[in-house]
Amino acid sequence: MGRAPCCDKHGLKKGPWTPDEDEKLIDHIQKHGHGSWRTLPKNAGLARCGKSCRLRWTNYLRPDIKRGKFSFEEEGIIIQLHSMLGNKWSAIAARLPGRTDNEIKNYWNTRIRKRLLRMGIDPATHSPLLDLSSLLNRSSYNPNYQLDFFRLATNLQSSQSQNFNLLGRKLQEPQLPNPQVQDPFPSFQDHQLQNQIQEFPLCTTSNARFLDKAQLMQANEGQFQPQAQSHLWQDVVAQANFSENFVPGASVSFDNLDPSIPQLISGNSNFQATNSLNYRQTSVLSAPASIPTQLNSSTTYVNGNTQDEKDGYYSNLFKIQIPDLLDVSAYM
DNA sequence: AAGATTATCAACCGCATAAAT
DNA sequence: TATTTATGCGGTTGATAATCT
Repeated sequence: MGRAPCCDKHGLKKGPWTPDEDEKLIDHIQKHGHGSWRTLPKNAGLARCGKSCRLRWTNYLRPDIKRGKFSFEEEGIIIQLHSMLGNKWSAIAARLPGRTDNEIKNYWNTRIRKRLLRMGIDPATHSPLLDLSSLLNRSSYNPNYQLDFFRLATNLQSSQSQNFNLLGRKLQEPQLPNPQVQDPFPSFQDHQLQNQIQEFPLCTTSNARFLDKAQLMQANEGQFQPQAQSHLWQDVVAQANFSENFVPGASVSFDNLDPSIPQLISGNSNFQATNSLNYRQTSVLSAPASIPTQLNSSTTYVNGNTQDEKDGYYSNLFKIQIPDLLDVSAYM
C-alpha cells in the first residue's frame, strides 16, 4: 500500500496559465501557504496538476523573483558556478537570489552557451576550441563583437583563473531562498572551493595605478602583436597587468582606460579581482588536445601566469598556441 | 509588406530519489 | 521491507516575439 495518487490526471488543464488562474494560485498560497502540492489545486479551485502549480509558483509567481536582464555580476557567477558544477541549475540558482533554475538554464542555453561556442569555447568544459589571438587579430574587426568577447573572456578568466572573490563570498553566505530546500551542493564541494579560494588570494587593497600603454609595450616588446583593430582588448590587458604598484593583494585602477569602455569596467568586480599575480590562465587558453594534431601551430604570447618581474614591473605572460589552419571566421 | 528564420522563455515530460504506507 | 506516490530536477518542446531577407 503506497501513497494516494497525486492528482487525477484526467480533465486537468495544461498549457499557459491565465491571469485568473494566477490570481487563484497567489491568493491561495498567500492565505494558506502551498502546503501539499497534491491537494493545493483542489483547495485553490484550480483544474491543474499540483506539479503544474508548483512550477508556476516557483518559476513565475513567487514574490521574490527578480525579473529582467541578468547583470554582469550575475552572468559571471553563473559562468563560474557552471565551470565547477556543470548543469546543476538548481544549485546555481540557490546562489543567485531571485533567479530560478529554469531562468538560469534558459539564459545559459539561449545566450551564454551560444556566445561561448561562437568564441570557440566549449561550454561544457569551459576550455577553448581555438585561441584568443586569432580572434583578436581577425581582419574583419567588429567592435561590438569585441565588447562581447571581452565580457565573456573576462568572466571566463574569472572562472578559470581561480578568481573566487565573488564566488567565495557567495559560498560563505549561501543564499538559499527557502530554508526548507536542502542545499543540493554538498559541503564537500564547498570545502573544495574554499580551499581553492585560499590557494588564490584576492586583490583587495590600495589604489594601484597602471602605466601607460607605451610603457607596457616596451616592457612587453615582442610579446604582443599590436593590431589597430584590437586596441581595445590590448588596452585592457595592458592596464590590467602592468602597474608600478602592481603587487599581490593590490586592486586595480582603470583611470587611464580607453574612454570607449569605461562603462564596461565600472562595477565589474570580476575583472578587478582577476588581476592578481596568482592567477593561472594556461588551462583556459591552451588549445584542446583534439585540435592541434590537425594544425600547424605557431606560438605567441598574450598574457599569462609566469609572474615574471620586468624592469620593476610584474607581468603575467603565457604562451598560447595559434592554430594556423583554423578558419576562425566560421566561429564569428 | 510579407514570409522565413531565429531567439526567447514558459511549460511540460520523464527520471531519480525521498517519503508514506 | 516492498510498493507506490510525491517532489524536485534537468532536458526538451512549442508558442510567440523579434529579426532578417
